[in-house]
Amino acid sequence: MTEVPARERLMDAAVEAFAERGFHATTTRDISTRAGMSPAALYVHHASKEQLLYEISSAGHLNTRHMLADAYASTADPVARLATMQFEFTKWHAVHSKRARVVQYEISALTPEHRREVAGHRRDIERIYQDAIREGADKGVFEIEDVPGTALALISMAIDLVRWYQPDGPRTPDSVAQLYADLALRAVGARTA
Amino acid sequence: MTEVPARERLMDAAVEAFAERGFHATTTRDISTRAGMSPAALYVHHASKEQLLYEISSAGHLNTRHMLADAYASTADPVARLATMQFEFTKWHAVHSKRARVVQYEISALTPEHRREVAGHRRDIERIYQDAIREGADKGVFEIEDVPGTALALISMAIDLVRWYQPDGPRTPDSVAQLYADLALRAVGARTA
DNA sequence: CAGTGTACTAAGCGCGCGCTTAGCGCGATG
DNA sequence: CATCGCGCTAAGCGCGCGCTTAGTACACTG
Repeated sequence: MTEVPARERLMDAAVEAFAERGFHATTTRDISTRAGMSPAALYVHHASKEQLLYEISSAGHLNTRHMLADAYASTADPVARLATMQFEFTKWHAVHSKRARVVQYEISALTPEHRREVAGHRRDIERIYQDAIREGADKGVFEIEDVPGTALALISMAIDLVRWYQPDGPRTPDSVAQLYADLALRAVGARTA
Repeated sequence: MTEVPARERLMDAAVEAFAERGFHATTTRDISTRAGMSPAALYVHHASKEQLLYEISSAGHLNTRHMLADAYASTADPVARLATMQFEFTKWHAVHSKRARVVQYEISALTPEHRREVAGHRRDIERIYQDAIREGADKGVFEIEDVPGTALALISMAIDLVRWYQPDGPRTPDSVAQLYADLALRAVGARTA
């Protein structure tokens, strides 16, 4: 029986609430009640409601960026590399669909400074996709006309999943991830081995 | 010099405000000020802030559903049909990117009844995509394993565009629409003529 | 068993929200 | 030129928000 610290219980409650109602429609009373505490408890552990969002958003962006960098570095084969990237990126959004909903859709609720920081992580993520696609094209393994545009389309598929994905629905994270990895390879015109 | 009715000026102002800040972060004072009126004027022409959102959302859903039905009916050739659908659907989201942002991302702010109605339109849209893909697969023109999953992926590409699309950026609605139509045909494994 | 630090709560402040009410200005009508 | 009604506004109500302050319960220490 491990005790979950109050600070984390509040973060988990905030993820749930932000994902269900959105940041602006969520009250600090809702978050603290979900965590089984009084309204004032939130301010013992976190500076503000926005700070709570920032912590969730920042951790999520660092997490996915790291994951993609690892997937990129895992092999030099463009086909396996892009497939792994799209598989992992999609799977993360399915497994952590609530967290991902907050990470992807509540950026505009951050303060300008926090928003700028997060925008940097997002550019990094785009660049990793672009590099993976461009390298495949340069090696003649992919057929691509618009590298940044194609990168955006692949990222969009995975991100938009959090708008409709239901954890208790028929699709498992692995099955969507496999489908989207296959679609990504088709979209880049990958030569089938 | 045509006079724009106050009712529509308020709707246009609401689209701008909802798209920039989101429904819950937008105040009725903000909307009426943008329309050049006093706060009370909003309630002369609209029953509530939610009703304003519903009108925007409903019109947008009917609009896109109709557009897709037309594109579906325009030809019996699966390849041309799906290309037209994805082109038009993508182009609409680029041309009306602010309106589309509200239509796609503020559904949870609707009343349960309005949300249910809009959900029906969304199911219709999914079904049109599924029909177009299934028919291509049945005729042996497409290679598809998961029809509903592939439909969701194509829809996601177009919808998620409103998260990043900038009207004054380098990409024109037609250029993104063309790219996404091509990617859609690749994703369904369309035989090139 | 008094003293102390930690983790939390009870109570509530001030603000800005969605929305209402009462009434005004003014062109159209007789 | 009195009357009416339409389109709009000035003023403000009551509520629930984010957040603060002052204090309490209690495990731990000597």
